[in-house]
Amino acid sequence: MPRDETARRTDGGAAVRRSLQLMWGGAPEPTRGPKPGLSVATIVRAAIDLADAEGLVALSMRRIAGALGVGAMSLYRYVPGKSELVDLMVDEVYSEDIADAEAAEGGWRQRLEACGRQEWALYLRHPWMLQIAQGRPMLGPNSMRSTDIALRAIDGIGLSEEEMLGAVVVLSSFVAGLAKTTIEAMQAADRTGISDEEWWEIQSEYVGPAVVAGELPMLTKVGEAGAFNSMFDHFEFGLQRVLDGLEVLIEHRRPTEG
Amino acid sequence: MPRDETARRTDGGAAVRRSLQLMWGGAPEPTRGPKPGLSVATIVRAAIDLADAEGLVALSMRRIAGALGVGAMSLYRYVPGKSELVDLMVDEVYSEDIADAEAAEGGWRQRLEACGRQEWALYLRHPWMLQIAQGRPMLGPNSMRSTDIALRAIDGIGLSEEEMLGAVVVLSSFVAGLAKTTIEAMQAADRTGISDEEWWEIQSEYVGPAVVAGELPMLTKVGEAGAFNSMFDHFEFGLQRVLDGLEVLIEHRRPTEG
DNA sequence: CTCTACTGTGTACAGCGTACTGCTCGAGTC
DNA sequence: GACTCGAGCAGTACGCTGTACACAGTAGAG
Repeated sequence: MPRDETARRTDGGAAVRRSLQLMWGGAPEPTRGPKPGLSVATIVRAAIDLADAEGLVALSMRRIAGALGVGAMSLYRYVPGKSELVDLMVDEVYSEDIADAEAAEGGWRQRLEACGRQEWALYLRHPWMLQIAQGRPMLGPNSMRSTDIALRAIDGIGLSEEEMLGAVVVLSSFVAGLAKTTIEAMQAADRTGISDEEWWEIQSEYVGPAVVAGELPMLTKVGEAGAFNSMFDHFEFGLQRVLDGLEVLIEHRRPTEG
Repeated sequence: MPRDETARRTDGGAAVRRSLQLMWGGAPEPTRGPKPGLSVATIVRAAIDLADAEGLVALSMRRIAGALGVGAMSLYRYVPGKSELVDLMVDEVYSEDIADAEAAEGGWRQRLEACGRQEWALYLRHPWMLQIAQGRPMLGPNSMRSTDIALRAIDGIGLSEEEMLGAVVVLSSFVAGLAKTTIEAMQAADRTGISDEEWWEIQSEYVGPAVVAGELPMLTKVGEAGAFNSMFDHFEFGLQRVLDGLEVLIEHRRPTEG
């Protein structure tokens, strides 16, 4: 991707426009020439399947084209480049849960909690989502709808627009942040072929001296209590803490403003 | 990196051992042969500087070697591979704030808040930290010390070991998650050469119809209130909400156990 | 001195994204 | 029906990547 950056810097937003056009479906379809054998949707689907199955590192234009039985360059008839394709993949993935999210019921906490859980499940289904260095927040229809639904959950309970947005941001930041480390830890075993037991054994070989020297008192204490290997669910714990934190604000607002 | 995955899968943890050895300083220094002109620390420093200045995409072994005035392959005399070098970079970065973190004073909330702020500043200083797909949680001395300090902030206030770990995890997950999107948004303007105003103008060109159709009621409402362009600090807001959430738990524990 | 462990480098390979070129197909126009 | 020309598709090539491998030069150990 040598020319990627310079190209992007000089094209004055043309690539951005093309991306948005593809996501929002504003592309005029041609009348002349042979019928296209592929479609943007087919390519995006194949790319998602490949990324799900083999990870982001395996996602190359040649591999995608191979899975579709065409040459690598054929993809460029449908998509401007790989980075735009990734934008499309991301927005497509967000569409998966929209129906469920729309159907959520209950109070603000219950509905926001459902949003958090859905986002969490989404990341577990598509781990590559967290590895992509998006570089820019390309807002497609599905990701925007998803955000809209989350905002709807906490509308009308006394929060300002800024606070509502902040609430959604803090929740999804937590979910994304935890998902990233969790998924990386899960994938570690597969990639290295080292089990968790072997892993900690090797680690302790080197960490040991520092522990003995008393330089890591809390990690030692927490480790000896078995907190690293327990079934404690960090997602559930954190989710409730974040919601508790929002509840404090909401309860504080209610009597004065709402 | 064609052989990266397979190599990792077959070496049975040798690469992991080498990484740990480098981080924890357990490598025996050789006596024979010419004195090494470089050192691991020099290489790591150069790599961090390069990544800070030009981003992760520019971080190639050839570029690092060039900055040090040596051939690309010379680096492999000090470091097993690029991924191990990145591990070292990460741990080195964690060392920057340890002195300050050790010095923090006050109650649990004040000290934990300081940890969150430091991590936030760290990500802003080294944006590439969030783009690396670590693949496995390589625990170096500095990252472990950093975690230890954070745990110390909430020790002895009635939380179980698991809850203490959970508290640190939820805070740093939030910080990392928000930092990732924030940094990406900041870098977007540089990379694309499109200002925020132009950006929203282009976006609204396509999003507009959906807004008019009433499909995004909340985003419309929030946008019209100016919440997207305001000076509202999502980090400060979220930080307080997370700490509030933890406080709820701690206050609830105190009378019964602490 | 020789031996040998060690540093540093050049070359080579497989793979990447994609610019460019050319071939072939087929609907629109006459 | 013939011609035109936009459009789909593929091949080649370029510059980039990480790094395996072979080899040259150096300096402490014996």
